Amino acid sequence: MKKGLSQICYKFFSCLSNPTRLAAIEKLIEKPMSVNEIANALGEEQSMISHNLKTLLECNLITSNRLGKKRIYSLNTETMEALLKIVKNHAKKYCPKGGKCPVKED
Amino acid sequence: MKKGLSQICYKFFSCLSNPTRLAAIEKLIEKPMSVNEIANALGEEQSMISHNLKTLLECNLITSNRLGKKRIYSLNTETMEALLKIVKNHAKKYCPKGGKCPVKED
DNA sequence: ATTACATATGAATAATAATTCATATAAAGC
DNA sequence: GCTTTATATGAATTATTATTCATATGTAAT
Repeated sequence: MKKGLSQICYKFFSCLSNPTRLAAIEKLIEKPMSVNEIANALGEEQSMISHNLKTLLECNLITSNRLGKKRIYSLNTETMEALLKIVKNHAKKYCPKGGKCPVKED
Repeated sequence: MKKGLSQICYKFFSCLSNPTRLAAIEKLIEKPMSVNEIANALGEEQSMISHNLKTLLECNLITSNRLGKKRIYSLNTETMEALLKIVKNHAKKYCPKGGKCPVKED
């Protein structure tokens, strides 16, 4: 593993580079939810969602607190909203059609 | 692949979740460089850097232009500076020691 | 048109990460 | 303490991504 930037950013971005975790984040934008709520909403297995939420927790991109038998997960909105704003802006600029982003050759 | 947020963000974050690419970006923060300059600076193989720069190009996180026999790569500073600012801020808040980020349990 | 230098590409291998499944732990009510 | 519900965990399998190596392409100078 390299030093500097890599060290700081690698885990952070790795955490976000997974469709299941991004889908979970998308759900958590709506409201805090339990594991099963997310799993049902996404049509995925409970244990898979649990594994992935753990990854997000370790990056501090979500937080959790227990509520009876359930555990409620909440989005770290401070970081995530700022982040999504940038990504959406980047996408709007470079991938206007949503699908493939053309690369301009010069 | 899931829709929505995932669709937009997945490639973007995947592109950034690789130590070699992050190290290359770190070099490009200093100044625009050719493939060999980056490869030498990082002590990596030319073809590996070339492959990774291609990935960054496809995400529009860098641009390139030819200069004689060389091809000079430049950072998309607009997106990257904003992005790094957020990540650094997040790291400062949650991983003050730089190493492992503690997860607070509640 | 041949050579040297710079970069790119494809395909194989190696490395890493994700998902699944079986099972363990935790909380709450009876 | 037993049962039910909710979540977590570990290990095996599967899938994805990176790297390497050999080679091809592109540019410029002689």
